Amino acid sequence: MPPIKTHRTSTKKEVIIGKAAKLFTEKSFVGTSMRDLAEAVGVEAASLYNHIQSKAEILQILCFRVANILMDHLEKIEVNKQSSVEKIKSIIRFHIWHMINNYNEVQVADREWRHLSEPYLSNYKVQRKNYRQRLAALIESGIRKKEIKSIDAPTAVLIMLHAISGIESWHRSEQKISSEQLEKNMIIILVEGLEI
Amino acid sequence: MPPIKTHRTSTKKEVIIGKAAKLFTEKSFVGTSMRDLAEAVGVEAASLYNHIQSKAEILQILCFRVANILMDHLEKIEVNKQSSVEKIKSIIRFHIWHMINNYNEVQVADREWRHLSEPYLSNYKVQRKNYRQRLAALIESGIRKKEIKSIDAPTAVLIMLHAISGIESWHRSEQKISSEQLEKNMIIILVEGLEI
DNA sequence: CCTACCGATCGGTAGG
DNA sequence: CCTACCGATCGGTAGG
Repeated sequence: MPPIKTHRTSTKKEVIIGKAAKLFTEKSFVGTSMRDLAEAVGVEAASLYNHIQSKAEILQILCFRVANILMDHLEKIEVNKQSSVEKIKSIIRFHIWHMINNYNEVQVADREWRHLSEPYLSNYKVQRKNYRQRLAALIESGIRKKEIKSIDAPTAVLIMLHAISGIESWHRSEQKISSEQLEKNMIIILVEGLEI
Repeated sequence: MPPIKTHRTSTKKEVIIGKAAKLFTEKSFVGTSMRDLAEAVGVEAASLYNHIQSKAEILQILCFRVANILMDHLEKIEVNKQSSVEKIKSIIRFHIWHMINNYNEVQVADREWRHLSEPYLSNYKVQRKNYRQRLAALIESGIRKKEIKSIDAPTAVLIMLHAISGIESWHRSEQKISSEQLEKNMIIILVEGLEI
């Protein structure tokens, strides 16, 4: 009896994408060959093409998967009845949580998106910009409501997002604090210092 | 009369390194070919090798140049008679200033160092770790002296350094604030929120 | 600084 | 899923 497929997407395709995320993180997108990937998966390079269309397709899947998850969460938070500060904290917490649990995928989306080919590259840039602007709008709303110090919102967004992507350093360090402690400290530094 | 050399290092070599920094930032180290670089410089690929030994050497020069400049500044600040908070602010200001004025070089050192070959890779990792530990020690000193909130110092370092490297987003954005405003806002968010 | 060229490796395809 | 193979491009060298 063949294994039962529990996902709409082929399991083998997901294995390939997962291994690719790891290799792209370690050796970069351009620095990883399809032979490297095939070896990690345990097949010959030519066999990969029964599951994926091209190397470029793998990058597209990884980048847009991450972008969509973060955007979905942002949209849910925006319509909540919470203070601006609570919304911002929730978004940062989700970002950190998602980063820790999908480390390789998020790293690829953060660092390798420049290698997307058109029209995906332009599309990705638009989504990225949109996300940042909406997060900045949340901060500006907090400033207007006197919940947050008067700072430049785009700069605050820049700091928050890059601080989170910097968790890769934490991920690799030997003397890790727990992910709960990390999250708590990041919220203190990134948000509570801004509260009035 | 030939042009007078004002630097110990050949001017042409510096041109090559400068163009390489730009290309490595745009297309990544592995994604930039020696033919791309030659075209940017205005010579044939083979001619580059009269000035540099290898592609790897260019990356080594870029990474260690940035690392040494930052380390030199840190060492000067450490022996100053200033409060811990003042020292940390000074280091962040220098980092931001250096990032803005040497954008491509710092980007390459930040993002492409993984492609260094041994023994340079190990050496670079040690320097990087050393720098972070000494910056963390400064923060811990500030905590002990009750100048700074009780937070996890390595997490604060992680946030600060990655926030600064995130200036690349600012660098590319259309609606830039001035570099002075950026610096001021980053200090407010990264340091003043931590002060007691 | 150039022309000419090297072996190695790249992403990907044909055909079974 | 494999073997066999494609044209293109890679970093780098020889020789002038």
